[in-house]
Amino acid sequence: MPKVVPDYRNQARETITESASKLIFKSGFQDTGMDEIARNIGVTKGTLYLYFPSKAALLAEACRRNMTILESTMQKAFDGDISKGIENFIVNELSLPDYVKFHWIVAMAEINKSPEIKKILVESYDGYVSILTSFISKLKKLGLVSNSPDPEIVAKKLIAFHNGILLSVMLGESAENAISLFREGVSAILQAPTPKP
Amino acid sequence: MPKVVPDYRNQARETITESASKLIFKSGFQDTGMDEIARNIGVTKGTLYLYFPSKAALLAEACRRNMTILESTMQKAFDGDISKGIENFIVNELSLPDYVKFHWIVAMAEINKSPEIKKILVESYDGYVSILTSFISKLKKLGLVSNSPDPEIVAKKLIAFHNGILLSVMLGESAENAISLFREGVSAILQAPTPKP
Amino acid sequence: MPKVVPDYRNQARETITESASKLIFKSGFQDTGMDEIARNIGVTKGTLYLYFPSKAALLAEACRRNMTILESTMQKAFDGDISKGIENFIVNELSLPDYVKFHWIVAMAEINKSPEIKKILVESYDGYVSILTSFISKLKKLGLVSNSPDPEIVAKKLIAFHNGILLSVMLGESAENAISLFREGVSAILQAPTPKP
Amino acid sequence: MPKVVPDYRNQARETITESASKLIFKSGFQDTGMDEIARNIGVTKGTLYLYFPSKAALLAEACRRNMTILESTMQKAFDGDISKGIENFIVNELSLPDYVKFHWIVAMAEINKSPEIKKILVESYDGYVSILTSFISKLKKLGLVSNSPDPEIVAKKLIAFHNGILLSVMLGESAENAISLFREGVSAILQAPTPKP
DNA sequence: CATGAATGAGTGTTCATTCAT
DNA sequence: GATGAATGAACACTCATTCAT
Repeated sequence: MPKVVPDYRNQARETITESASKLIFKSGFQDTGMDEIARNIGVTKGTLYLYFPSKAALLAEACRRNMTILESTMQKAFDGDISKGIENFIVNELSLPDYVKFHWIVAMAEINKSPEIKKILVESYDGYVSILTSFISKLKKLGLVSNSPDPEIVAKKLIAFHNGILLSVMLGESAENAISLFREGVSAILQAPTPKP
Repeated sequence: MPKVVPDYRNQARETITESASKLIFKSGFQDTGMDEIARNIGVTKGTLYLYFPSKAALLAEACRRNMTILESTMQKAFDGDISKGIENFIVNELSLPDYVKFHWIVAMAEINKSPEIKKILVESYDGYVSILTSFISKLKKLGLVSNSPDPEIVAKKLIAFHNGILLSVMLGESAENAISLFREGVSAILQAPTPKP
Repeated sequence: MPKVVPDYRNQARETITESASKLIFKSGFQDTGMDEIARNIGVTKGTLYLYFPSKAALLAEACRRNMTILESTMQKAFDGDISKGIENFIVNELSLPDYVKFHWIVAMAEINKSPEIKKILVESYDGYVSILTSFISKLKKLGLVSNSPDPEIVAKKLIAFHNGILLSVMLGESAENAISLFREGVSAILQAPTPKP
Repeated sequence: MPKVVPDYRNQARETITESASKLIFKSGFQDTGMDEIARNIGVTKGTLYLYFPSKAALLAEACRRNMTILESTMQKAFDGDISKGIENFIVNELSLPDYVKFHWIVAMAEINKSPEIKKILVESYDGYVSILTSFISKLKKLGLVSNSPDPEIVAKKLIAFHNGILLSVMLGESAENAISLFREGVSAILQAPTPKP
């Protein structure tokens, strides 16, 4: 890694963030030491402070990074065969390593500790809602969804259901069960007749 | 706090557990010090060790306590007007203090670190599934549910959906929105036609 | 134990001291808790403070007690067959439980911490020297000792040798080896011709 | 303390070990805090953990260090005028600082609590026996020792006697007395006629 | 830019001692 | 006289952060 490369700093930040991501979402934020993050990429603790002002800032960055990755995973799943998009998404997701597929829950545990983390999570949630909303709209145009009045509401239901299924997996539900529960639930939510308020 | 009360020890344990619950939910398990838990109820750190052998044991107890509260909230909701049971449940739940209703999300973050916590959470999950399963069976007999083959599967879907909605609330969704999303989602899941595998 | 007995306090002190002795010389002073000493005789910690002002005072008393016992053991050994007195002593001693035969070493480790303990140990040493000196004098009159000029000097040599042998046992020397080494050494010391200064 | 010295770490370890030795001898192992050891050399507690993984490891190192010093004192004494070797040894030894010459008595008090300490002490004892045994063999060839059958047995007697004399010094015997007792005792042990079993 | 020695505030836990009952 | 709940100062050990080199 030649040190004269113009965006050397950015590359270094990226290397560090990736190391932090992996370790944090494997062992939790508190149980991941700066030492460990540094050793993992062959530098020393002090170096991290050349690129991040504090551990909290590094967590925030790692969090952002993971949310972005997840968002693009979502985008990709929905770019393919539209009628299979949602199912593809969870199937792919469940095959990811634990530290990726559950990072979200790990991050939630930090939500009350730092307004910055809260902001990142809330923004990510809004991002997912938005991506999914436009996907639902497409489905609706194709007649694959009941004439529910508001795609955003459907999107929020699906996201909630998805997150709940992930929790069930953490609590011991098998991947097959989870996928089958998810498929049926999604179908029920999408096909439900317009509710009468 | 009169020391001659016969079950003084139990009351003391309860006081400590409640204090721990509140603080742990607010700041997370690792960031809540024994000092803080003690000071919060006007005793010193050493006193806590008269009632709990370790911080981990105290966490476990707090966890169990909150799970029990949630379980009895569930039971109560289902004992009333059967057609309103599920909705009642979330309405009641959302009115519980944050540190009760969200505590278990915080606990989830510890699930990989402590087998005892994992056991408590898994058992609680199984307990919820079982309570809800028998409730669904009743609904089915009353014809309030589609002829879905397996009440347990319906129960698991509902629990996942419910948990996901709670996460949404943590992420900023308002209680009204949450209740309305929940009502519609539950109805969709209950009324869904038998899936064809 | 009727509490009106006039020297109830003395009996209680004795009971406590004995409990402390056993535990202290089994596990060491620091590793024996007041709780343990109390529980061992079926009372609670607070009770000990009715009879001793501090743990240090209790240690001192226990120390004194043990020294006295050892002194009388010595006296007894030397009251019997005079020509076998010294060997009898170590044979008997080595058959005692570790916590009795090594209590001396345990106490030595505390010698720098408390002037009171130092005083007790020094006085005990002087006591042993004195007992042994008069025993040597008797042996001398019987012609069983070389005409060494000073029984006290012989006594001090024997005590040093004896203590050293005990240390060897702690370091792994077997009891048989120890006894045989002791017997030969004692004989050498007793029979040595008067040294020429 | 220049930090660029090549074996800075070794020097630092040595500094710490010496500080620990002094304090442990003075106050005992349990009563010497890491804080105290650190403050004594002008660093903070945390620093000690850069060089030793635990207090027990530091004790072990201090123990080893002192044993080595004693061993080399012994070697040196025996390399000089052979007929004066043993006496030289105790004279030299008694001039060492208290925390070196008595340290191992303090260590004995830990012998039942730590297998590592026990190993160090036993190995040191065996080392002393071995050094002294070969010295006795030399003396024997020179005719300076009675024809006692086994130099190792003589060595063990001498070591026991020596250790006992050290204890006497701890109990208040003056250095002169100790040296004179030791000289006479050694002479008696070396010159003793072969015992008849 | 990178190091790694050093820090210092923090952690959970223990335990001799006190005192209201 | 005896209890046992409570204390508080101590402990070994950790770790994010700093800074001279």
